[in-house]
Amino acid sequence: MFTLAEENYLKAIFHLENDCGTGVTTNAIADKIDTRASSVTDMIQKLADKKVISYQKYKGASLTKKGKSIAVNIIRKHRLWEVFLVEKLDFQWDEVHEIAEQLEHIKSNELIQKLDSFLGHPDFDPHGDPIPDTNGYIKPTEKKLLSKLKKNQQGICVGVKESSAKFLQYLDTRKIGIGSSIKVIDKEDFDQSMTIQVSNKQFFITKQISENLYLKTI
Amino acid sequence: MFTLAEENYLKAIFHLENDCGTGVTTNAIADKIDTRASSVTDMIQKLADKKVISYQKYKGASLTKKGKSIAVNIIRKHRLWEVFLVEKLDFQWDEVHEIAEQLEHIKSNELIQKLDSFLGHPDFDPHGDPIPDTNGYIKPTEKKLLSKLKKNQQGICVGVKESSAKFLQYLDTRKIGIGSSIKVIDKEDFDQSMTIQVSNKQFFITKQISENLYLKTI
DNA sequence: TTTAAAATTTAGACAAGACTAAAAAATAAA
DNA sequence: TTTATTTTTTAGTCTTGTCTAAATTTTAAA
Repeated sequence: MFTLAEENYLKAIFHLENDCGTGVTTNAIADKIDTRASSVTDMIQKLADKKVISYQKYKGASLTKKGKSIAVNIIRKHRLWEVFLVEKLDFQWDEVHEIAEQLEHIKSNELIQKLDSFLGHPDFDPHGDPIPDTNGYIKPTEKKLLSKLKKNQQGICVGVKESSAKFLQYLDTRKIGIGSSIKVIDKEDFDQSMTIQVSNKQFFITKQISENLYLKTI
Repeated sequence: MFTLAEENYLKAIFHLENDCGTGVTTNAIADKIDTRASSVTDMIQKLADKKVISYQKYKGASLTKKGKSIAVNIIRKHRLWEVFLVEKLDFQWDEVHEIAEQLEHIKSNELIQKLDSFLGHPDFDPHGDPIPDTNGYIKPTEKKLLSKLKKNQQGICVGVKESSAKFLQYLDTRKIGIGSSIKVIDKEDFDQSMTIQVSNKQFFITKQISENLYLKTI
């Protein structure tokens, strides 16, 4: 059985490994979970003893099969709870992350299995992130960052990279959500800013926005 | 903000104070939460510093107004989650306690408020225990232990005192649940055992059973 | 390739919450 | 009322997970 702290480290390492490819550095983890590098070193040594990560001094860490399976299960729980909060309890998509951070640590396989049924076996959470299945399988989705699109290309918004409340609220003000159709009207080479069109309205967005929106191109 | 351990102590003290009336002894708490008396002493000193219990050395502890309000709120959360688990996720009434023990510590007032609405503001949990309202008010219910009834008296089962899985499963085998009509057919003075009738079937129960079933008499 | 900077690890400390063993206080028994 | 027993508290230790400060290793720069 893993403690709350251990689970959070595993989750952080999973996300970092997923985003940045290779082995995860001590500092990256420290940054992610807002702690000190020395604390991270302590913990990853413990996790290595428990065989959930492989780790060599000064070389960073990466999840073992076992570690990955634990991390994915936590993520599955997190995302299912987010669906519950939005679909059943009428939370907004920017309000659910913190609560799901707590709920994801509840221990009961039967609970998650029943929650999954109750929700009708959803495939995606409210931010468009895929929900791993019971075996930890995550359906690969072909999605592109809006920032990668060229002028006149378009797509359907299928997810967000950032899911901070502030960013999500920004999207709300612009009426952008999962399912929105977005077209690149103009793109500025100099600073990667864009003019985009969302349901007949055009507006201007910075690179910081376009790098955090995932589209499925059509 | 209170830690998980602190919350569990407050809850334990609340229940003990409720059951046994007056100030709660160190040993009683140790027993309830399965820990050592010395650990309890440490914790109740800390809780006294935080003004959630009043405590004098060697004299036991009792909740302050603030402490009681925290304890009741945890109990409210516990019981609402139990309703959720049984009503929405199809758990049996003997399966929900452990999971609710975890869920009761999730911190979010909005979550509980929304959960309460979602469940239709239930008044009782699956074991017949009243759910405190937002202000911590617990509606007083007139209920009697089955063991207090005399021959030929009858009532409706409104709750259980014990809610261990084993006891609840025993009741299931006898088709006794919340709402069951129970009549005392015969009562043995010697050992307080009874013959009771539940929906046309008669059977024999020991004192241990009758002391853990609450009825509303008619 | 040697030096400077950045990243990582070690050493030592601390808070929370538990424990054991021993001391002190309260209660029950003689 | 004195003695014995039980209850409670204190003192000291341990584990988990964190921290700071210092040492070490790696990487980047000159």
